[in-house]
Amino acid sequence: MPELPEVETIRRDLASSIVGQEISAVKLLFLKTAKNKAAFFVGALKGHKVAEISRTGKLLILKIKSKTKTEIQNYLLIHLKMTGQLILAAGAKKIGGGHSLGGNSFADSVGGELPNKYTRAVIEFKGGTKLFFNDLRKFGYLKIVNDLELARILKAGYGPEPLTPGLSAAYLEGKLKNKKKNIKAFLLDQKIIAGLGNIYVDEALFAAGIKPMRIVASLKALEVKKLYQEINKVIKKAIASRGTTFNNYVDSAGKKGNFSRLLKVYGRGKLPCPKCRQPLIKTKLAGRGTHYCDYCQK
DNA sequence: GTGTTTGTTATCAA
DNA sequence: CTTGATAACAAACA
Repeated sequence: MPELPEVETIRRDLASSIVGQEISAVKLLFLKTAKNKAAFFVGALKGHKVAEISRTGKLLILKIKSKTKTEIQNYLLIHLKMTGQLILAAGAKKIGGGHSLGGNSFADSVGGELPNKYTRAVIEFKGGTKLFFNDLRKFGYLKIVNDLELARILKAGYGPEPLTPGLSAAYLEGKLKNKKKNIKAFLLDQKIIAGLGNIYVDEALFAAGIKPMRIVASLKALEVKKLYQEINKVIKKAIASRGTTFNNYVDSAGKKGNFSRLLKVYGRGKLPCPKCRQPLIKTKLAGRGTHYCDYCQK
């Protein structure tokens, strides 16, 4: 389940390896993964260079360099949804006389040849580097949009991000005023905060000592401030750990995230609460598995 | 065969 | 009209 820290980890890795590189071929192994018509999708990428890579929430945005001044500015959007992976395989290195040793880092860390049965698309670069888009459940997508469409998507669907000035305790106070939603659903809403998902919402609420089913309008100013601080803290730590691998998240080298062992409540079922040792509770809220401590969270 | 997993959207109800 | 809650999607595993 890639959330902000996982997508940011991938963004940083890709930025250092494919920015400036020219796309030589695009292969679609599952047509519906590309949200545009195949011919248009391939045409918009092939022969173009990657200008830069950014991210909004869980959405990865590759700016595609236009070939001429009049050519429209395109972006490749990549959303991993639940099970998407982006794996880079370096091109065969020319080493005099030697055989190619470990050219595929994915095989080294996870063990598997690429493409595999879940590979939905492959983007190949001139130097031989290949970017594999794997997605077991086919929820993820690739989509070419122009600058107008991108602006519209970002404006309509994404609120401020953690760790940016746009997200503040005051902003949250304004958003939750008079609202009757529970805080779990509130935090999962990308239009309110971009980038949080099920794992980090449960972790932030535990750290802030707030029960996930609390109605947002009932939160005291002090609780909102604490929540805001804990959201930033957990996201910052998770990025530093290169994300959380719970099911199948891996970075662009095929390696797992290190934050999993730092999780306090997510995926811990009825294990003792790390603070009070009472058994944690797992229930369902906002249609999602929800983990919390009935004693530590008020 | 059943229930569970989640990011996002679609749909329905209040 | 707004808001909120829930189903649906997809596929694999216990």
